[in-house]
Amino acid sequence: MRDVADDAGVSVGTVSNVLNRPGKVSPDTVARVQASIERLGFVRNDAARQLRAGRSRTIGLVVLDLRNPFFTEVARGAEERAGEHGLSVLVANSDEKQERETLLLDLFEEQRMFGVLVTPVAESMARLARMRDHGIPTVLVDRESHDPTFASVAVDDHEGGRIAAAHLLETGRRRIAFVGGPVSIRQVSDRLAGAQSAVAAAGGALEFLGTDALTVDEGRRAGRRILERDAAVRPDAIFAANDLIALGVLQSLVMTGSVHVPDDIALIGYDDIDFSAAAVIPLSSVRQPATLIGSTAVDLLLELQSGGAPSRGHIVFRPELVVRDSTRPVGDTS
Amino acid sequence: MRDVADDAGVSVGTVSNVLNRPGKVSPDTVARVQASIERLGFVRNDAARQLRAGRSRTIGLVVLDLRNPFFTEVARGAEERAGEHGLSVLVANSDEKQERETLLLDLFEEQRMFGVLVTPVAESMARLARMRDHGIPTVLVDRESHDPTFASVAVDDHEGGRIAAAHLLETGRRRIAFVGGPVSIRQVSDRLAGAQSAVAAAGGALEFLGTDALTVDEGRRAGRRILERDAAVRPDAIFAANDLIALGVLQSLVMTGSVHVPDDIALIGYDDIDFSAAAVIPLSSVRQPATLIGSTAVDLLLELQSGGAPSRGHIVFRPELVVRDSTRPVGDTS
DNA sequence: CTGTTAGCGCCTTCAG
DNA sequence: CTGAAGGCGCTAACAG
Repeated sequence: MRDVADDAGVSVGTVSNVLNRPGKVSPDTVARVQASIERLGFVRNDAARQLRAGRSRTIGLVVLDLRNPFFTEVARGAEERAGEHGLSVLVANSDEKQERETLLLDLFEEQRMFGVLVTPVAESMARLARMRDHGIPTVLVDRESHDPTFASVAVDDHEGGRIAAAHLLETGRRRIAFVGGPVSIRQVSDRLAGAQSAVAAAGGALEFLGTDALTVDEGRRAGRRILERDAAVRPDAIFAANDLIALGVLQSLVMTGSVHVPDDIALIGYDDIDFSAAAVIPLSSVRQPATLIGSTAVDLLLELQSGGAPSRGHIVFRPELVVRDSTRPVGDTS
Repeated sequence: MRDVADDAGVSVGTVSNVLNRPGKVSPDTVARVQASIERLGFVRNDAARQLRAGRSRTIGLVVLDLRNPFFTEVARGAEERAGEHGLSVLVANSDEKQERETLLLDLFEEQRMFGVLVTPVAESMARLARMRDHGIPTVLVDRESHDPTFASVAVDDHEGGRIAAAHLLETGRRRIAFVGGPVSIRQVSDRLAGAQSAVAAAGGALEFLGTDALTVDEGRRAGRRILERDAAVRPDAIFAANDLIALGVLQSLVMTGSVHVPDDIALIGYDDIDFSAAAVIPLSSVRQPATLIGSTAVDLLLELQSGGAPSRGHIVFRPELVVRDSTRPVGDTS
């Protein structure tokens, strides 16, 4: 900045003004300074800037899995809304690991981010409370906060699980299995609980098939495990914790050719990602308004930032059932 | 930090030492200081830290489209390798827009990132050169650098386009269309050129159907445009610039029921994302080693960082043809 | 082993 | 409208 000032024949204060309040400097001084900036290739040092300002213009977003299109849609929604306010969004991936999440939250806190959006792995409330108490606005994403002091935007996963299972029951399935995990992830346990409540209400029972992560690959593995069983003891319907799992299961089942979806086994996923409609057997799913979740989370952040408590601290969207071929009623060949 | 020092009854220098070189401080002082840090909930201010150090421990990654699983795989590869070296990766989305890319590069440069990995939208070489000249190691990702002074890790897109088109020709197709765009994206123009060279060598011609972006949605739109044509003047094979486009086209074609893939129209994509194998008609594609690209890019960054020129500045991987049902030869019902 | 201190680069008064 | 100066929080020297 000193160099620019010298080059333009002005003082550093003036350069700073040109950068931050061009209106307060005479037009031709502005021009001269900008020419120098250009010529010297000067780039403001954000670290120093932040050090002074105390806060950055960047929002940090921590997601469970960057490979899950649901989260990239959330990111998109956040990016768009943030962009409207001159803020940038940087996305980081906790990979469903508490340890990585802590690392990233530390990073964001050390960087004194403008705000942080997190889909927490599990019980990180204490960690998050500290962040918030240090003055970094924090919004929980895709996670209902039971702590009233936390802002959150979520979808009712219990309800989503319930409608998925209810749908399978309505189409005549009785031996329903839930595939997904780990249950330490709230989304998983809520969807499972919702499904259980629906199945229990119908007097049935739900089988639980755990996975180590919510990935296509884990889904394939789970599918293979089901195929190893005797046909008589296989489920006649599967509710997968998300579409990635569902698509993996579907790949396994279809690849053998011996199992027909939906006649032998019906399948429903969760999230309704773009790819589900294009699957071998178009996949039924439970849709969540992903982009809206992202943009709403940024809205909450801005409210937290610029005032005290947001007007509506806990936003909960309703999930929506999307029926496709993978859950066609048995015998229905339409 | 002052507060922590006072609380622990030591000086700020000692606190700094505890944080950065615990070995140089007596064990019980360390313990005392850490207790104070804990109690006061102290979090180091990274802005100040960087200001002093001149550089951060974070790698910035700018991708063209976060919704494209290819890029999230690249991100994963980068994250993993970076993690091994105590570095974090923050991902940002240029959305194929020059303007957003510039904004993000400015952000990363202002933040004096440890290094930056970019898949440039188009001709941003000047912008990137400045970044590099300012001492921020920069690696081009998924983009061959013709400028020898730039490190890059890429896949030979021309070759990929060639083998895709050659494959379609081998299976007996003659009226081949390329769907994708904008051509200002190097990946697109290279794949197109490669395909053209193969088609030309066979004495044919390639039809070009442009799209505004490489998304599932644009693919659907392109598919609809093809359906509007008289069946006689439709292509008998489509090479899509990437799998997202391909899956979109596939959805359009299949939804009507009037067109059969691959008999009426064969279809091949690019990237071989996880979802392609699970498509209605399992999709043929050209595979790129996405994770490897990401980790290799970080390797190059580390070499640039810690020495002058990397041993192998321009790494080019070879793409690989993956054949599935969507390009089965006409009449082959196996 | 611990304490003191000089900046890192920028922004914002404040007096000219 | 300009110029000088203080300080944001931290680290690395250096002195004790």
